[in-house]
Amino acid sequence: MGRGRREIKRIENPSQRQSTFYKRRDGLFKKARELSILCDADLLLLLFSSSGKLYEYHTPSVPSAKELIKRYEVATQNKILRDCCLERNAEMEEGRKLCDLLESELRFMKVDANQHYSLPVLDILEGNLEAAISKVRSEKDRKIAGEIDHLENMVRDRQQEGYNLCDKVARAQGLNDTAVPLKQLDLKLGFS
Amino acid sequence: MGRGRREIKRIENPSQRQSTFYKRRDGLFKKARELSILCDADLLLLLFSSSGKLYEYHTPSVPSAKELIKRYEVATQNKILRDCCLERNAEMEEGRKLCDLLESELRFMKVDANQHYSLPVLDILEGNLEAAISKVRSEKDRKIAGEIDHLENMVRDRQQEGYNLCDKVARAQGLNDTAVPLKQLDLKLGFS
DNA sequence: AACTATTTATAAGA
DNA sequence: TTCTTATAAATAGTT
Repeated sequence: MGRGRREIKRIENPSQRQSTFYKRRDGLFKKARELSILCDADLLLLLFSSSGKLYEYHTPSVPSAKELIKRYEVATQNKILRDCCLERNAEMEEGRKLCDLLESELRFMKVDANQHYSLPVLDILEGNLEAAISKVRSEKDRKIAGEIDHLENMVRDRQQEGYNLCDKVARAQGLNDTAVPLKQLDLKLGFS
Repeated sequence: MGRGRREIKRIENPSQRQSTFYKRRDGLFKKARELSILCDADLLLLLFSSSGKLYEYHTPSVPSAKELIKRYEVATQNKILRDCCLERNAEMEEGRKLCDLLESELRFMKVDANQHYSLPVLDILEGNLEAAISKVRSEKDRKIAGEIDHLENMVRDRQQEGYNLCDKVARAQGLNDTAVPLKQLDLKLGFS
């Protein structure tokens, strides 16, 4: 370098440090530019002075520093993005798997008019649906029996209140075997 | 520089370009390091060779290039990382919605023993399952009618072959209203 | 910012 | 590659 070698350690004198910063910054940018031209390389140089001011250089052959940062992310196997998005990828993969599972289950539970099923598949479908419907019906029975029980207890416990629920109970008992819609039943029973 | 000044333009000879690349890359990194130490500056240097290989240098005072890219983004309002995360968020949101949709559809198609359904929900379930099962049954009927038709045609067309399919047809026709499993029917009809 | 004594970088050759 | 070395370039200290 100049008159006497300077040791490579922080320059404590601020004005001297500032002066050196400008000179070496210009030198570095020049070297960067020469390297990129001579060797057909792309580069990005981000430089923050000790006061936090940003100086940047990127090869003119790429439109912006942004492009180079993206290339950097690709080259490093998305290390930067991975930190931020790896969890999300895992989540998404899990979500996708769940979706596939649900879709295939669903495909067996209902008949899509656009799809053509073979007889064995239709047979399986029918069996699944029958099993499901019998489950639904037994659950309904269980629920209604529970409601009746509850109402009967209320009747016994609150007879002194002069509040007679027998009429409602009778109606509810009847409904299990009739065609009265369940939504109406629910309203009559006073449950939601 | 060396023996005679080199013009700053792309070096066409590949091995010479490669050699110059290494030398100047090392020089640039050295200068970068010296500047950062002497002037207490932080810097990031991303260098892509013409073959696409990445070389990077960042000041050891910051833990990673990521930090410097973030500082760059703050300084320039250039939200590269955010954009990418946002895209992924949107993708995920869409996936989640699809999942929810499928899940709710499925919830209405089958009864999960662990879940407790209210009576109106059970009623809707029952209705959906009944609709599905009647679709499956009509599709089965249509399929079987088609198979019978096909077999009858075969009988007419191939009577001269001495190959009588009447027995099979008769059996198939009977099966639609009996309890014979469809898988067995399929085997008898010779279709898969 | 300009100068210049020196050190450093490096092109070409081995 | 790596080393050598002649020479160009960078730059520290100074003005």
